[in-house]
Amino acid sequence: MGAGKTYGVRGFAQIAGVTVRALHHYDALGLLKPRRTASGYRRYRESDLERLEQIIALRFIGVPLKSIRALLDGTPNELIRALRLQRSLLEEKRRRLNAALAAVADAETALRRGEEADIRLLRRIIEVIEMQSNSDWLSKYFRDDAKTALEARKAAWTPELQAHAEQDWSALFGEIRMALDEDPASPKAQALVDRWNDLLRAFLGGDTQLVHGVKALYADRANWPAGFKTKMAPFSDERVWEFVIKAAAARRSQTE
Amino acid sequence: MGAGKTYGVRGFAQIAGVTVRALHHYDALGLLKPRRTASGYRRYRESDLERLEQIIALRFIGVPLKSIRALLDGTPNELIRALRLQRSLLEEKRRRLNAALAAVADAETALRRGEEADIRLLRRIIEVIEMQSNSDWLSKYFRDDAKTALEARKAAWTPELQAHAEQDWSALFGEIRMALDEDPASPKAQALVDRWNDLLRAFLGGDTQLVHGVKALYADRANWPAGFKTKMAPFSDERVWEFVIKAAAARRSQTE
DNA sequence: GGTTGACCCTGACGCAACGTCATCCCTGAT
DNA sequence: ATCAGGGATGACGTTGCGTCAGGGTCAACC
Repeated sequence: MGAGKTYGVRGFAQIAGVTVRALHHYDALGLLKPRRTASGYRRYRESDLERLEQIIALRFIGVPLKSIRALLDGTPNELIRALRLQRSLLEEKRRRLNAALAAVADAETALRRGEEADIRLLRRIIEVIEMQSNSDWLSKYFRDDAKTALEARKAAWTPELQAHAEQDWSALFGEIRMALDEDPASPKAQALVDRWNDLLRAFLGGDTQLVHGVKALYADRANWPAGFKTKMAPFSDERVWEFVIKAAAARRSQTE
Repeated sequence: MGAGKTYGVRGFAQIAGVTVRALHHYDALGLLKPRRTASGYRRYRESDLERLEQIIALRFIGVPLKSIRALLDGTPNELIRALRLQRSLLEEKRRRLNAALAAVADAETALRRGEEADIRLLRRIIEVIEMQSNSDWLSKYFRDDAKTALEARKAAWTPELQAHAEQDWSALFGEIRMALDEDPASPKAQALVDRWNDLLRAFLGGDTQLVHGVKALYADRANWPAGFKTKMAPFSDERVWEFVIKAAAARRSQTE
């Protein structure tokens, strides 16, 4: 006859990978109400396991329990809308998380280089980062079609990439500073420009509109906000930029 | 005489960019205790602003208010330790967030392709993703030195990159399937192999140890866990793999 | 029948960082 | 004296359970 295994809370919790308390909670919220024995004990069945796994799935992606209830009894369309909503919420969360991570990472390297082991440092860094994400001021250097590209790159920007990029640029800057006396037309100088362009392409994804924007941005460096200037301070050696410009010009005249 | 501006709660909250309630809260927690007028009104001074900004900075990176209190009165060393701790906490958070995002994104594309608009789909996807992050089983295919490289790549792995990579591979797979009748030694086939290798390098960062591991992984495909098989299903067309292998072999014999 | 474990039940408080009232007090202007 | 606009304190709400506390239930063993 219709046997069908049933489980007590403890066993059920174990096979589902949740705590007993969580099951109590879902029961209290009306999310998952098992049958009861005469004496009031909860008895879970296989079908309850299925529902519980769905609950866990939605919880995993951050849907609040209250909404889960509606979703589980709703139509597929509601599910689709919920997924869209969750994705944008998660993306927003990640933006903030990345900003925080970048701040911590920056502060740590700054501390390692021994620039005042103080909280004020952290505060300044966070200023910079918030300013970066409020990068409306940046938009005036980019044309509309380049802005969407810029947004796309910002979205895929992780602290690791950031740190990596900073290291690469920093190293290249150092090498160029060592080579300032070279002839901008020399092979060595040309090799440096090659690396410069490679980095720029890696950074901008080869989008020429973005390249134009960055050039405009650099040209107007006198009017940068203070926080951004601070951030760019390690790369503010004019001689390096001039050297790169001259070397690039030398290349063009050679190729002609 | 020692003037020094002071502010009422409202004004102070405004210039600091927090709510009045938050100031009350910090006061109650003993984090930021302003002076009081005779009648009990709070009066904030410039030095309070400085401290508040430090509080905000630490809160921004996710330090709990209780710990902030200790940090603000502590030594720089404590700050450094706190930063390290925060970073690992944030990284862990981000891992989970990325997993959730990947799940949602996968579910959305699957739904768009109309594969049962059901929550069970989401559950399966999450199974897969959790299995990916529990990727201990993967480690048997990689040597120890490759494992650290693998971890590094996992850390920088965002859902966007994931989605992008999947699209690239998916497109390439499709094209190869169209070209199965070509001669593996033909230029067209060789171009496809080039793209294949490019993607592989972009994916593995050119690490040859990782390449070996992936080869071992593919060779043992019969023993993959179910979840991973599901995930790999779109790329399970044996003919494509064979074609690539033959084309690569053809190249080697040509170059000889 | 009594006892012992092993389970199970229902409250109820706790946590983090405030948001949101509700109630009452101060202060300066009219 | 009155009134508007702040200010202060107290207390409950939020989210997803963890963690007791105080008591039932059940099957087995003596």
